[in-house]
Amino acid sequence: MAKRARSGTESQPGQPIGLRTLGEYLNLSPATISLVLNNAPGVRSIPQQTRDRVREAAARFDYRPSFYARSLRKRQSYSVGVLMPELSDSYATQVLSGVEEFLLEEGYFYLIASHRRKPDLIEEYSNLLMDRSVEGFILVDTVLKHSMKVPVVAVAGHRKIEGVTYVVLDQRRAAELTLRHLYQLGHRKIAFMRGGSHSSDADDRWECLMAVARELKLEVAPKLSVQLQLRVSTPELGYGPASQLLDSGAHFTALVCYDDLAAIGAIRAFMDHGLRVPDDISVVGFDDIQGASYHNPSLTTIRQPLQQMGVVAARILLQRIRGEGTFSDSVPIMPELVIRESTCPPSPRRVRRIRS
Amino acid sequence: MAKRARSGTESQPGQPIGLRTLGEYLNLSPATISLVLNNAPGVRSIPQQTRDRVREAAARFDYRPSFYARSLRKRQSYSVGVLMPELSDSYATQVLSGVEEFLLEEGYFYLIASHRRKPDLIEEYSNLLMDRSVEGFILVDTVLKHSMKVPVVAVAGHRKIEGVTYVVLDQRRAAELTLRHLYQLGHRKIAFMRGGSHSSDADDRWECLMAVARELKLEVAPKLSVQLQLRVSTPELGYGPASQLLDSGAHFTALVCYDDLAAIGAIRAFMDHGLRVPDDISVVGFDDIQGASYHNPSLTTIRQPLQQMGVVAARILLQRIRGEGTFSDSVPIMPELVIRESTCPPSPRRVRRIRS
DNA sequence: GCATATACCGAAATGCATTTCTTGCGCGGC
DNA sequence: GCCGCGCAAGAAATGCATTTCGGTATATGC
Repeated sequence: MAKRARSGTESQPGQPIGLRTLGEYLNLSPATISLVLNNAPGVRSIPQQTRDRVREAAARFDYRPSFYARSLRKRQSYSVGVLMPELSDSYATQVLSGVEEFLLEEGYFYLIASHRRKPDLIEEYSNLLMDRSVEGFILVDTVLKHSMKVPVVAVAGHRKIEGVTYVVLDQRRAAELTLRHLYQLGHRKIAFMRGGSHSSDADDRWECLMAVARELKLEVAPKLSVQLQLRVSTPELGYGPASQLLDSGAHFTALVCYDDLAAIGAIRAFMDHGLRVPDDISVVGFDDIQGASYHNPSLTTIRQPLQQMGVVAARILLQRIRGEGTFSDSVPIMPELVIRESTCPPSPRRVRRIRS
Repeated sequence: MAKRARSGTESQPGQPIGLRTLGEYLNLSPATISLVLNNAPGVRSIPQQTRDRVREAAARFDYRPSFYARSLRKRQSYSVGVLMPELSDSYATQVLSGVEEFLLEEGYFYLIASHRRKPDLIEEYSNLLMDRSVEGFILVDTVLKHSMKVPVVAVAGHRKIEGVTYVVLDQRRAAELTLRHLYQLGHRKIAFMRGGSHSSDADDRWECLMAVARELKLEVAPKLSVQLQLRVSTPELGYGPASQLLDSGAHFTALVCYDDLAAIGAIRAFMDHGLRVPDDISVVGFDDIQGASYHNPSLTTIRQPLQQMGVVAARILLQRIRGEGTFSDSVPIMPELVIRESTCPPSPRRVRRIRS
């Protein structure tokens, strides 16, 4: 014998309804309703009929708990902070895309702040986000200076900071894939484009490259290595350094770039100088960003499973937030060589003689 | 004669301090402190010396108000929601980059949800965001089905929904720039790639293009127009449709693409079919996304000032949230033609004869 | 029939900052 | 010497959900 709703008391589309109001309507206390709706342990003592009544009313009035009241009480915000260099950075957004995928499924949201690689902004934004009670941080290509009070998972970067879990690509393997590929094609004079010091993977990647080069007995002339300077996330990054390489007059048949963006810029520079890629110079990128496969020539590159890395980072962060599993300070990711159009064997007819 | 802090009571790095604790230390009530720290109107009656004392203590103990307690009380979240198709979408992230720039300056954060163009996800996420008390929404290339209880500003899209302010590109002008450019180069057989129905600018842009084509007396053969089908944000978008155009056997010397992504895909398709761009077919894109200028060939395209549009959208949203100014339902933005390498005059020697 | 158990639900504390309404005190005015 | 005004700051209500600790009936046991 279900009671009918008092006519006129129907769901008011105007104001959102609170637990108290709902309680008055149901002749129950807010406590009981909260218990039922959250399926809290204490709910066992509440008869099924009451539970149904509560749930039915909640649905009918479209009751939605105040997020802030709940967060205040439970000291949980169901939010994490994301620190990244730039939103228009293809690498970062692909990682972020994985992060989002996992987070939303778990009922979490994220707050992004992009710091354009300025250390003071990193500091400021991380404080701002802490103020908003984020439960953890995801760092994408972002260098932190000190540890945080909440769990942190970093994608890219290896500077060890206490309490940070790093999702890191096996740079050693990446270096092998890169150089062996070029070596097998026959390249012996290889130029390098090293990442800027503000980029968190730069040093590590460079050292691995050099180590593998030594093993392969590849000589790396100082003139054949340039470092990225710009702090932008556009191909312009690689244009200048590539031109510089050309201007130096040094001879080389292949270029290993810090990332795909730089590779695209470098290719443009070579073309502007009347050289063809890969016929005159082979170019290898890094990351396999969207667009790498549609570039002309399409990029031979070292693929990082970016989206997957984002998912992994988010998963680990939530585990740490929930205190599940054991802390590990690094999670390895395997790179993959993707061979496309920007590399080929060095063409003998174009080999410029070098003095010596 | 400032009192020294009781030694030992120094800023405890452990727990965040609350207004009450601070009050006990200062021998003042939380109320007074709140007044001072917020520079509330009632603060006039508090002597300068007390104010200084309060501020000094707040700084020393690194007092940070609980965001949730504050939001709960003030019914403000200083957050807005952003609905976009995909994080890896270059168009959307560039707009977003402008949105962020403005929002962060104003002390606002944003919560992103990407819906991959699925209407039910748009619905779900907008509810989730409302639950988190966002004070408004920014829509990027997102079609809303009904009006919201909070201010909404949309970038791209013209379906009129009550209460939504649209930041819209002047599509008519864009169409003129596109077609006049091709017309002046000498193109008369022009193919079109129309946007998918899920894309919010698609219809409007198409109609403007058709209107201008009529004025220029350009014949648009049905065989020369294809529609994008995929719901992805990669160049693959344009690859299939471009191939289809080629397979139809119809003759054309230029292609107008829905956007740069599709243009890049189309160029790849043409190249795979042994055609050269622009020598055999000129291609015009739309948006001028990052990467358009570094593509090979670089893209002739209609530039939308994406970042700027993001800034404008955010500014208007905050104005509306604050109740400043008057509501206007649309804000016009002017497009610009950027001529690069993907267009040139049709080459006579490659004109294929058509039957009839 | 009395006592203990059980089922059901409520009161109240809690989290923390904001804001209005008072209150206490001192001083100047008449 | 009494009244009133202004200054300084506190008390308390508010926003809303969560959660512990009990309390009131009804039911069961002996």
